[in-house]
Amino acid sequence: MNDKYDSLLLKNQLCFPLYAVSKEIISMYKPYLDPLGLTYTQYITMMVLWEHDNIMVKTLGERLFLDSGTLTPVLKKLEAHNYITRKRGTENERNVYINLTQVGLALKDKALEVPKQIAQCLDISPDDAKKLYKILYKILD
Amino acid sequence: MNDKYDSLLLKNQLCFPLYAVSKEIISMYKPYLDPLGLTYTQYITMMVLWEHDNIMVKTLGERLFLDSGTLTPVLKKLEAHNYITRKRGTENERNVYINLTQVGLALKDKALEVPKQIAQCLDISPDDAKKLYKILYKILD
DNA sequence: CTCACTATAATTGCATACAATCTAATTGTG
DNA sequence: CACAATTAGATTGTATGCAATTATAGTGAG
Repeated sequence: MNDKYDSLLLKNQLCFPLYAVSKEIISMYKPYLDPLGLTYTQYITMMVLWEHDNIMVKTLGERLFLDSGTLTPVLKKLEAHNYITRKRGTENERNVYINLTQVGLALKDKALEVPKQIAQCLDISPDDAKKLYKILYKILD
Repeated sequence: MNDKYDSLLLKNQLCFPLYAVSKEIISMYKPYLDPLGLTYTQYITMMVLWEHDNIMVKTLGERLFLDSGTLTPVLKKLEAHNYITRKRGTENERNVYINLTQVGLALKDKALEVPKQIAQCLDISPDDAKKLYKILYKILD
C-alpha cells in the first residue's frame, strides 16, 4: 500500500500545489491588469509605491522578495510607461530612489477595481482564505 | 482607521504571499537538485514520469499545469541530458510520447533524498502542512 | 470523398526570476 | 590617510512561463 518511492509522487508534494496555485491565480489577474498596462510583477511593484513613495530599489526588493536583477528591468519599463521616475540619491550615489509620477499616482484609482474583480473570481471561503494567509506568512517570516 | 485604498495594500493580498512562498520554497530545492543536474521544473517533470512512464506531452502538461511552450524546451533539455526520449506516436503522428532512459530511471533512487532534505528545511507544523495542502487543492480543482 | 474544423507540438516574442559578475560608491580600520 | 571590505544597482547568462502563431495530422459533416 506504501512503497519507498511514495515521497516522490507529485500528489505528496506541498511545494507543487503552491507553485501551481500561485501561477493560476497570477494568470487570473491578466485580463484586469492589461487595461492598466501592467503585468503582475509591475502591479505588485506599484502597490508598494502607492503605499510608500520615494523608496530605494533595495527596500522594494526586500518587500517583494525580488533582487535587482529582476527589479531593474521592471523599473525601467515602469519608467518608460511614465509611471515612475528613478533618481540616484544625492547623499549616497549608490542608492536609487523610485518615485511615482502623476500618471502613476492616478493609476491607483483605476487599480481599485482589480482586487474586487479577483475576489469575485477566486472561489475560496473567507475561513480558508484567512487560514491560508496565516500559514503563508508564518512560512515567510 | 480604514481607507478606500486598503484593498491595494500588499499585506492585504492573498496572491502575493502565495507567489513569494512558492518562489522561496522552490529556491530551497536548488542545492539538492543541482547534484542531480535538475532544475525544479525538470524535477517535477521527472516526478510525473517516475510515476507513469510513456506519456504524451499533452498529459504531462495537464498534470503540471504547463503548456507546450514551456514543456518543449524543458523536455529537450532532459533529452540532451539523456534522462528521457521523445518519440512521435505511430497511431497518431501528432502525439509525442516521453519515455525514461535507464539513466533517467536510475535517477529516481538518488532523488529519494530530496523530499527528505526539504522536509527538514521547511519549518512548518504537520497540522499547518495538512491544512495548506487541502486548501491549495480545493483551489486547484 | 472533400474541405473546413479540431487537436497536438513546436516556434516566436515578451516578461520575469535568479545566480554570478561587475562597477561605482561608501565605510571601517590600522 | 590608504586600502581592504562592504554595499547598491546594473549587467549577463540561463531557465522558465505564457500568449499567439504556425505546422502537421487527424476528424467529421455534407
